[in-house]
Amino acid sequence: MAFGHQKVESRRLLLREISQRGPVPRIDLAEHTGISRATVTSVTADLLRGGLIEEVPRESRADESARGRPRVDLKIAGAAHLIAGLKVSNDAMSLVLLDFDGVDVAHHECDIPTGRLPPDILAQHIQSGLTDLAQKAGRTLRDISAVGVGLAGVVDAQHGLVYWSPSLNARNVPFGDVLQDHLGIAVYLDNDANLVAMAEMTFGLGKAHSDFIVITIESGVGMGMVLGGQLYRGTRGCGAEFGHTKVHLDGALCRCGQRGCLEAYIADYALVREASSVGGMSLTTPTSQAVATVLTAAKSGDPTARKVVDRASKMFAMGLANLVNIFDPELVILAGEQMQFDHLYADTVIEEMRKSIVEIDKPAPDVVVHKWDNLMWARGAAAYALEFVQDTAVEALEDA
Amino acid sequence: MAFGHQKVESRRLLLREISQRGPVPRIDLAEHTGISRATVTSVTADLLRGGLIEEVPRESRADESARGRPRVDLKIAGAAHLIAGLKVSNDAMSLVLLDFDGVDVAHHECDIPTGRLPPDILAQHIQSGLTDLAQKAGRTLRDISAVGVGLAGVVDAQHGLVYWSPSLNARNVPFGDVLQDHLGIAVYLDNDANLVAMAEMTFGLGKAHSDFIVITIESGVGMGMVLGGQLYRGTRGCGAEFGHTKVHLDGALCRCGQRGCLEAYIADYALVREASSVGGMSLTTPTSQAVATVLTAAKSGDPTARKVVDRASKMFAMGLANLVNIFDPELVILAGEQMQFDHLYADTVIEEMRKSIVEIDKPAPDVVVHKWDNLMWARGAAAYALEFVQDTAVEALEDA
DNA sequence: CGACTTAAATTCGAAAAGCAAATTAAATTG
DNA sequence: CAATTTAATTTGCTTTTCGAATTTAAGTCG
Repeated sequence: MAFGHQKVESRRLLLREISQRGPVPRIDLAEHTGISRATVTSVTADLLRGGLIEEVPRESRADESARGRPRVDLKIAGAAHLIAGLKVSNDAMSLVLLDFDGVDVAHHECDIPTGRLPPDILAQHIQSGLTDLAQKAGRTLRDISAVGVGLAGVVDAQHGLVYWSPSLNARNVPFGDVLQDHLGIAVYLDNDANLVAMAEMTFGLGKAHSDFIVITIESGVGMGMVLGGQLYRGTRGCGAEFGHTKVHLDGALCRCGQRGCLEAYIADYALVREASSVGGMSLTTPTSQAVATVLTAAKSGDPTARKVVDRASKMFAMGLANLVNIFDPELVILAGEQMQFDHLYADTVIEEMRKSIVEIDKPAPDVVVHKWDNLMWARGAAAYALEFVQDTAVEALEDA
Repeated sequence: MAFGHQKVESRRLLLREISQRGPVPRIDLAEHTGISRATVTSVTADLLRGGLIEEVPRESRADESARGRPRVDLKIAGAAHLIAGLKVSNDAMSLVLLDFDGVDVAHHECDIPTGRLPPDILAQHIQSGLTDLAQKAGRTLRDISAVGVGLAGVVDAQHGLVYWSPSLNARNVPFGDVLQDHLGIAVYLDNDANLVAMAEMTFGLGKAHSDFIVITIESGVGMGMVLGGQLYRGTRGCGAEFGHTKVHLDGALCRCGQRGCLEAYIADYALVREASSVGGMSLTTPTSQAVATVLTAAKSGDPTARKVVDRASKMFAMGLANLVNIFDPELVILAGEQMQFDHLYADTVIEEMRKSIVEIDKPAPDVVVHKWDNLMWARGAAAYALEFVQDTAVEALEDA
């Protein structure tokens, strides 16, 4: 597109390549990018000079001839920058600090007041969380180059605008700007559902794939899409509302106010509601405990609980099949932290789903379950910010 | 990406720009692409010399000062190439011949034997159709630079491989190669559902949008997606099976053998089946007539017919809402040739759909109905081939 | 152990591509 | 018809990249 910045462009390209392929020798960079060896040498020299990458000795491999001048691996210089990622949930915040190479440096969790908060109050909590996080790594807030923030709700990532979030007491808040002014650090805001996809793409199972879908189930149902190697966000910043996909005409009531949403069948509150109201089970108040009760009962053969859980499984399989029919991805990742929903991740669901997709003489997409800890959300947020820091760093490189 | 071809790259970029923006003066090209005026002059000189574009006098406009040296518009030179597009249906073939500027030069329709044909027989029919088409324009088959072919079924466009098609009596046919060998012309194969999206993107309502969805209803339900300005095809060449999206658990039987597919509620055969079996209407044999009967009855208030049609509408609205919830597109185009399905394109359906999407403080996507003639499929096929011809032509340009 | 082989990385001169500034071209205006 | 305005082109220069030759850092062999 814009010419006149060619050098920046090739620097960016090579930095990306190094970042994605981990330690890689120059000759492979030339091979993969189509840039000549001479140019690779000169551009990587710039990146080395700027401290963005570093040389590491390459351990010998069986499949490589040991003769000739040995290859020298290049990798991202971890020490170049610090990037924080954080996810705000209902009553807590989890934070992670990564180095420029994506390696965990520190992590931190802290409680925040439950419910909707005024934007500047939330910003203050985030600031204190980040300060603590930095301290754990023996650094200060000022050492952090950028912060990625994941928020539930409807978020326009491009403009840092929060249309609506369960964490904020106002609508249409330019929370990205608010936070940036507050912290004095570059802030990149995103919907938390996208973070999962981001984390899988950068660190997880999606690394090797260019088209995949990530589904998460916790109290709601989240989804992220990577299409053509890029996170797809939709045009209004509210794409991928998989949980509010309709699976039944005039069906069960969803907390979003509509009927027949997938979430209204498979989310925790839905299971509990159904088991108690229709099935007549008497359940304790906190939803998380009640869910456990229902699931345990189902496993031990209680017919009422079984019915509820079975239907949830079938609905989930149907929703999944619809996604696969529409996208035809290479891979579907079911990602979750608590395995209280493992019944939805079971082989029977996957089997059911496979039966509902259009058959052709090519294998159906892989469906894999990826259990992870709750820091993965924060890592996704950091990965999102990391991309921007990479670009900024490349642009800031001075010429020799 | 690949350097060492920079000149080709800027030629390609400018040719694309001219092709998309219609007649456009050099100064605007410089403005829009970020390429300097000097370079635009030199690159367009190459394109002119190669006969790919031409200068046309610019008519004066009210909003432009008439002073100074007048702008000279550049446009694609129509005469540079001929591109054919064709769509194979059950018992017929429609063909269109476009010039390099996308303008219709000739069109043609012909019958082919009904049902599944051996690949080489179908290739022969295509050859004869193309020969007739060329003749209508006073040209010969050899004058055609490339042919785009749309086939129903599951098609891997990239490899020209047909996994399965109702038009072929074999599976996994490399029909692209078969046809190319037969004709001696470059052949680009694609699924017919994608052609609709291609046509809308190149000639139709999608011109101004980068993310939209096109839905077609005839005997089946088709869908094409344009995401980020590009046709999205999925990874196995069978994405966008919107018609086999499930809208009801264990629902109506679809001709694909599964249950609860959207198609099983809204396609022509589904309406007729339901009206006759459940509703007790007695209907004549050809589906197309029977559909008309049902729809007419519904309009004149027949309660049975009404029920059938109403449910179809609701199911369609639900399927549409699911798409919007997942993709969050700018625009949804309902494209159709026969308006026998206009009840599904009615305002009530659109209204119903709007109620089922997640609400945020931004307007819902536009939903528009685009009626078109059956040549539009063939035009989409030609548009697909046209892109390749453009690229090939640019690469073939010799240096001064 | 030193000459030879192999393969990666670097250097160097040349070529390509693009740009800014200056110039030319083609129109209107007064 | 001279002045003005704006588009397009030309010119000379800079930046960027590449190919080929060279250097470097190993292993191998006699």
